[in-house]
Amino acid sequence: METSGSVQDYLKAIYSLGEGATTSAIANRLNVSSASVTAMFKRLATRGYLRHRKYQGVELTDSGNQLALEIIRHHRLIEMYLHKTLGIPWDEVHDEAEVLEHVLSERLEDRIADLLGHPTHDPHGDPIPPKNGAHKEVAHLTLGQFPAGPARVERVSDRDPEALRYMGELGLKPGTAITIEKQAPFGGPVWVKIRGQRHAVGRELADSIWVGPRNK
Amino acid sequence: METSGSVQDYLKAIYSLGEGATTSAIANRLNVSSASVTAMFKRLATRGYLRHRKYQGVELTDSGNQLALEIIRHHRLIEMYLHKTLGIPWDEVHDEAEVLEHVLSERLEDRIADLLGHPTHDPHGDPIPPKNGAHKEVAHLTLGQFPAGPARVERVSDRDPEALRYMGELGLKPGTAITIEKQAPFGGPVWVKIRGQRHAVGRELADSIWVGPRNK
DNA sequence: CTAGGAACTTAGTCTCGACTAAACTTTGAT
DNA sequence: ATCAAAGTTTAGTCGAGACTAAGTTCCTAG
Repeated sequence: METSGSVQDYLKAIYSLGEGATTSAIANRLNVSSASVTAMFKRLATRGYLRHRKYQGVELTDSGNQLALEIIRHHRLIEMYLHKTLGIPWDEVHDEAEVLEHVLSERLEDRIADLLGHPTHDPHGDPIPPKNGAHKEVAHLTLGQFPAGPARVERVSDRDPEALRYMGELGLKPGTAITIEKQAPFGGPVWVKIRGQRHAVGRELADSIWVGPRNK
Repeated sequence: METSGSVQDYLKAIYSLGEGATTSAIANRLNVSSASVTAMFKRLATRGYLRHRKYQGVELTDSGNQLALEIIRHHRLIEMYLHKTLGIPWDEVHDEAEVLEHVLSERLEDRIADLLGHPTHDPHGDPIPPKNGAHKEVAHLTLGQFPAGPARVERVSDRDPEALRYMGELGLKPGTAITIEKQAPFGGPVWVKIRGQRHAVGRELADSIWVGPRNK
């Protein structure tokens, strides 16, 4: 019942695309051809990790779901570990975790979780699934969707190191209190006050930052 | 020029077997069939990592040698890191390192080496090859070969966790000063005084412990 | 100096995970 | 309601790395 890194990558992608886990979405995410995805869907279905309705996309079974969560837990624990303990900058940890997640032993996973005090979120604000537990991701509004007023950064996308570095400069990190001053219309920027400084955040960036209400 | 984990395992095995890198020795070490080894020899030869003289075994080229040393450096650095920083017992680090060695990035390698203060030896006393540097392993006598008198443990085999655990109990760790009292003949044990205690060390164990003269 | 067994190589398969090209659904626009 | 484009699947290949079975070559004991 060993799962290869490939299988794990597919399960992770399917999980995170949720309802929209179609052949081409996965192909796009993983940079492989659609034909390869269909082939993998078959393999994964016979292993009982998902159900494949022809031409209609795919849905994880419980065991597929569990496996996906395990990998995501690995990924986010590793990100946290690399950042906190080895001091790897937050824009670099994703790529490292992408490969380490596939080879983390139970032993090391437990040891790392212990050392970190069983963190609930990684450096980008992504929640770390508990070991063998249920897990649901809380939905947030993006910075571009949130109404003007006080707010707090909850989570940022970890996919683009460039963007992360820029967010870091601005101080847009999970937990930071900000004030949204104005949502400029027609694709204009979001005006945000961060640490007393006003910044114009472009639409593209604003869509990869999730915010919530300020803690009362 | 990417090298797979398999390729790396072969290079490492060939390096550590040195002159004796024959088809069957490698097959035995890696638990694969001889035919698989011959096939891999061909691949590695066309990539310029070794020279294969039919029926005569194999010899690494400079670039093969360098690659092997890089993996061995990874392995031993990781062992040291896991032991020192994560507190993984010395009999468990080998197996973990065996998989992590293949995926350690330059970035992490450097960071870990820095954090550890650029160690020269791993927890078992194996020397850590320097980055892109020449490396030669010093030959030691085994505990079973060393003459009676004062001695010091230099290095122990990391292959058998059971044995390592037992050595740990006895206090047979690299750096430990011991006194060899008697080499019993005909496969008998070696009588050794460790931390004031006398122990009979069986031949098999004595052959996986290397010792040197006590530091004057 | 030769016979036979051990060691090695060749030949032929298999699985995994990728690919392209071609055929088939589904869907959306007219 | 049709029909083309978009999306999906099938068919056929490929390379890596493993295997078994069947030859070759080497070496050593007699």
